[in-house]
Parts: sequence; C-alpha cells; structure tokens
Amino acid sequence: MKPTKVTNSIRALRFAHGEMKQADLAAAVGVTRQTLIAIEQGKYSPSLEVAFKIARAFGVSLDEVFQYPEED
Amino acid sequence: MKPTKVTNSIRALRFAHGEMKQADLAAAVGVTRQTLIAIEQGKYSPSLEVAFKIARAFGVSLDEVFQYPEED
DNA sequence: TGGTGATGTCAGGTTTCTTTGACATCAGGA
DNA sequence: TCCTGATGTCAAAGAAACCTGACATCACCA
Repeated sequence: MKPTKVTNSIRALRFAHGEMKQADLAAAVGVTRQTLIAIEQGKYSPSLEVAFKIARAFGVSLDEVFQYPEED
Repeated sequence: MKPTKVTNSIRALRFAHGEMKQADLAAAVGVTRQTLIAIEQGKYSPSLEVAFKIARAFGVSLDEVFQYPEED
C-alpha cells in the first residue's frame, strides 16, 4: 500500500485514557481490530470519517490525533 | 457509494478566497476536478490526506473545513 | 448567433482502505 | 507447565475513494 505521510498519536492517547485496549477502541470507533492496528502503526491513513470517530472516541479534535508534515 | 455524514465548507472557503475556481483548488490540492466536485458536494468523504491538503490550501485547520455530526 | 469558461454528470477502470478469518508471539497468572 | 489476553501478521476479498475521458448545461459576452 501507499506509505502515508500522516502521523498520529493514537497509541499515546490510548494509554492516556486508562490503558485502553486496541480492541476496545476499535469497537468504540466501529472498525475492526486489524484496521485500527494498521492506522495506529501508520501503515496507511484512514478515511476522514474514521479519523473523526477516533478523535471523538478520545474526546479531542482531529488535530490532536493526526499530524500532516509541512511539505510533500 | 456511501452517503457520507461529513459536511464541509469548501464552497464558502473558495469564494472567501477570491472566487477561487474548482479547477484551481483541485490543482492546488493535487486531485482531479471531478474528485473535488464530489467532495464539495458531499458525495463521499475524502481520505485524511486529501482533507489535510484541502485545509492547507486554504491555510486553515481541518475543523474549519470539515464537520462531523454529533451522533450516528 | 456563436463561442468560451465554470460547473456538473456519467461510465469504466485503478488504487487505497476495510473486512474476514486464521495464525503467531509474548507476558502474566493459576 | 498450561492457559488466557493483548498485540501483531498475513492473505484474500469486498467496498470506498480516485482517476481518465467524454459530454451537458448555463451564464456571459463579442
């Protein structure tokens, strides 16, 4: 797949939210565990809809979860 | 395709930025004109990467371009 | 009248994201 | 030791996003 330029803070946010398990977050977001792992590891960038759901699961804004580098 | 729940302010932002044409924005973002039209009309929600590029083209944050409703 | 630019639509293909299902590793506890 | 839970990997298939290319409409102006 495409190596994504988008980075994220999902792992840090999970641990900041009571050692939240990947499976629990996946269920809260509405995706599979495999999908969440791939996103968390930066294998690819999610759809905007999934990104919103992840941010909302943590109660933060998109910018606090995902970062996009300056230049291409 | 999937009717997306994500709404956006692309059209308003285009006009707020000197009557920017769809073709110009598409070129700045790096997608085709057809893709930009579909996103602007809410036909589907873009990838996170494209979303970031659109926000950056206007010089604003993601939250100022895309909105996600409260509940499913 | 005719031409041009901006917007929108459609069909078809390709790429990327997501799912399902199976399996592997590793730490910790009974 | 054996079992369980949390994490990670892989392959194959489906769904969603994105592309190319052609055409349609509408406003505007020479």
